[in-house]
Amino acid sequence: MVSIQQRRERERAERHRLIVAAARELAETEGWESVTTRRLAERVEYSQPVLYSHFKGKDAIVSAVAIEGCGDLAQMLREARDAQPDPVAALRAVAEAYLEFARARPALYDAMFVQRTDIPFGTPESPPELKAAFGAFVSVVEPLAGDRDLETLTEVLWSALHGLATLTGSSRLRPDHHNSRLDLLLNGLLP
Amino acid sequence: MVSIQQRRERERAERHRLIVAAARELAETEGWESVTTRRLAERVEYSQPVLYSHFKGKDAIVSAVAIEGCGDLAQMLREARDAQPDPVAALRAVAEAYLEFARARPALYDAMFVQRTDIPFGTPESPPELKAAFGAFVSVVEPLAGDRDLETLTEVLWSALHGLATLTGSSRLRPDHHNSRLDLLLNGLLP
DNA sequence: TTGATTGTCGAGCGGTGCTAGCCACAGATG
DNA sequence: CATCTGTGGCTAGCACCGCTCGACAATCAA
Repeated sequence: MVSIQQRRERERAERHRLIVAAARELAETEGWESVTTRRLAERVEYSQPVLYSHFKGKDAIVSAVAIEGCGDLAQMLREARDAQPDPVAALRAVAEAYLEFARARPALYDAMFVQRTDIPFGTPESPPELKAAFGAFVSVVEPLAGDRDLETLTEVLWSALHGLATLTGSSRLRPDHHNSRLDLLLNGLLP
Repeated sequence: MVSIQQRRERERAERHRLIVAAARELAETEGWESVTTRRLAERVEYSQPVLYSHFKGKDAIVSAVAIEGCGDLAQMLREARDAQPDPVAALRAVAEAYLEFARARPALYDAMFVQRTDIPFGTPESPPELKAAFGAFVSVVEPLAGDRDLETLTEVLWSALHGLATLTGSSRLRPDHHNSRLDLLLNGLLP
């Protein structure tokens, strides 16, 4: 019976999504330290070993959440960019959107860009969500790159924003002066 | 007997240092995931509860290592700075020294600037080692700040370097192009 | 109907950070 | 010198972690 097989695969894929969604929700509401395989299994109303029939381990679940988060980030960056016709304003809008994403969803951000991961970054094998997020940065840097290498300059912008995001999020920068820092950074990266 | 009290305090302080040194060495050679209270107790040849008579918990031990690391970093930055009379060359030397520190001692760097911590950053109550490290950055940024706010500009430089360091260390940037990224960043931050 | 396969689960392994409570020994007191 | 006392270290154990083994139930093929 092929249709039964199909139904099973459908149910399995649905459960897969359910696990990722539960992990993400738990992480976003209570932090990754509260995401244990036991609590996750309880949330999806299956036993622990079921998780391991879908994912190689807890890290793989975190990676799945991270990739999903990259898709969200890419969309937010694109929207910020498209709302600003002027290239300089678009750069600033995208930078602000990035920092706002990190501030509003710290757990998601952590899984994407802080925690140790085996997701391949910066290669052709990178997941499309990741390329989309980086591509949003590239597209907003491109009109302002001048004769500087586009991809490298984008990496610099991203790195600087990442530094601001993580150090701000961990209370290692003075809480005020947030906008001043962004001003100085963006002024420096303009041609 | 006062001298006996003194001897005890001396021995206690010595053991305190021993614990921090053991934690640091274990972290630097095998990573923080290998630093467990059991292994640490074994290294210093005491039982686990002794650790808790010196530190409130494992996090406090990590913090002690982090503060020690800040002292090391401050010294390296000062040496890099003082070897370059030209301000621009000094900035570059300090930036390179910082990135090299992060590359060569990833576990130490992690405890200092990545892991969650309750060390107060950017306030008058910050540990002197921390102020010294930040001060080294300030002193090298100062001749180049122009009319920009010195402390804010230093925070931007530090954040950008931190972003480069962590994203490079977690293989999220293309391994080549390291120097190009630093070139672009520093050119942008010059007046 | 029977045998094989698939999928799920309880239970448990070796680890974690941390702590309660016992016990030996040093110092004070008679 | 003998006894009491308090400090400080240790053994043992708690509750939890990620992960997996082996039994069991349900489904499918013959």
